Amino acid sequence: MPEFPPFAVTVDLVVLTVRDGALQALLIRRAEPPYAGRWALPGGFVRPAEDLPAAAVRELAEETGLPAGSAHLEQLATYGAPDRDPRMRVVSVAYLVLAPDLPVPRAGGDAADARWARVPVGALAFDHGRILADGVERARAKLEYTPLAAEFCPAEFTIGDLRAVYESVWGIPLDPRNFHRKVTGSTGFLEPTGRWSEGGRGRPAQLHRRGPATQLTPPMLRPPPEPPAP
Amino acid sequence: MPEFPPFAVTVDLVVLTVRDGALQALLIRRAEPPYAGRWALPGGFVRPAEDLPAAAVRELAEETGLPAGSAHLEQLATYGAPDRDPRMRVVSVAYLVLAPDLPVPRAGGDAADARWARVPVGALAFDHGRILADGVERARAKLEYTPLAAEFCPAEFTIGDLRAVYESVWGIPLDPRNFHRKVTGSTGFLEPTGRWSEGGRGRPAQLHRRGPATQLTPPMLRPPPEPPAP
DNA sequence: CTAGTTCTCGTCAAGATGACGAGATATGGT
DNA sequence: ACCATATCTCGTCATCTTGACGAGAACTAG
Repeated sequence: MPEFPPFAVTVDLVVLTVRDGALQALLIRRAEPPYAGRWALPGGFVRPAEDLPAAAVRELAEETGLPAGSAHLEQLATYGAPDRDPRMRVVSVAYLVLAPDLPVPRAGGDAADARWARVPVGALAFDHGRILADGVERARAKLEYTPLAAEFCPAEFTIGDLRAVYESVWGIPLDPRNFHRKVTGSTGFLEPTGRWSEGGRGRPAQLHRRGPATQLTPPMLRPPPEPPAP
Repeated sequence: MPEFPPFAVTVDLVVLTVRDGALQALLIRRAEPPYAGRWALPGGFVRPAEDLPAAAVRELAEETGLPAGSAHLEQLATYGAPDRDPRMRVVSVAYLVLAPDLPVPRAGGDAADARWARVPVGALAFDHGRILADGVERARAKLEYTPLAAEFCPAEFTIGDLRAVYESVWGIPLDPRNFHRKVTGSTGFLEPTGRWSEGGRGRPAQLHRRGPATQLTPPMLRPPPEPPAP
């Protein structure tokens, strides 16, 4: 068997939620060097016999207390610049997690602290700022052509809740009437439950749950950013 | 410094082109065990001080003779199941390469042979069948909302050439008149050169080159696959 | 010269979108 | 009780985009 150069392999997690009308990311404060005391993405080493998605689920539970299977998880990208970790050669597989509004996470594992931070966040350890930016852009793009926005909502939600997700993630207001027409007209996106919201302001709204669709056809496009005026 | 489990890290390449009116992938025949004699994706170990995209470019040149910078290259996904290589624990970062029609590649490095194969191809070594399928699906999806189809074409090409790319990658016929209207109406997709094609059948067509656009707004959607009749 | 092929420009109906009106039904303040 | 306000839901209308297709222009093959 030929020799091969040994690498450390880690998973890093971009965990996004919508809280208080804003897109927020889960950060942990590092307890150990390098970057001790700095904010970073949750993550850690992959174990010798562990699959990559399993490592992501385990780190999510260990460092934040979020249970497995409670959120959407997908691979984001892999980051392996030779100098990204001063200790050794590390290749990090980043995962994107979209979660409904959850209680404030508990710190655990190597984390001295954990919190939700509104994006954009300040400077992070390692290349985690870039990883987070890539995750946010992936989430923004996926809202256009998948029903993934519902992953930010609880099991039952109103169309207004769903619109608030789009507005928070995209950072722009949407017309409530056109949004209602679009999502109710996309087969498989939403299923009405027959129940109604209570206690909110204004007229009660029908509650919906996620439908079986995996694609939005046609997609719901963001208004393209306008070129600066000359 | 804590101990960490050592992994081998490789890059695998999904190199796609359009030849003879069909989407084709670059395969190499393995010279060494495991899977000696079987067809596989080109790839190899990442060197200790080498960045991941650099390793992808190097392997592309070594194993196939394709020069650097001659094609679009992007990261596809990372595959790291514990048993995907019988020798050791390997994490493989797959890259997607979209190339214009190039001469038949030469074998090199660990490859006993190299050839273009129409997709879908037969069984491949390791989990390369899955990786290739993921790469093909990524390419098909990206044609919808990016001008990436032009990466399959030479520097100057006709709109008919471009339509042939879409038809080959998607495997369906498209209406020439609607396609012409769509691509000429997408600002930044194509730039006319003022020159004209020669020697083909039918009326000569104007030659175009790639424009500066990076997105297609609105996208050119594939007709959604129809559900089987009941 | 004729048949066949391909490019390019038009036409028309159907569908999707953006802008906005308006009634229904809740809450909260006076 | 009454009114202002907020939100949900359904409609209207002009505009844009798409799919289906007609038709002439400009070439090659025989």
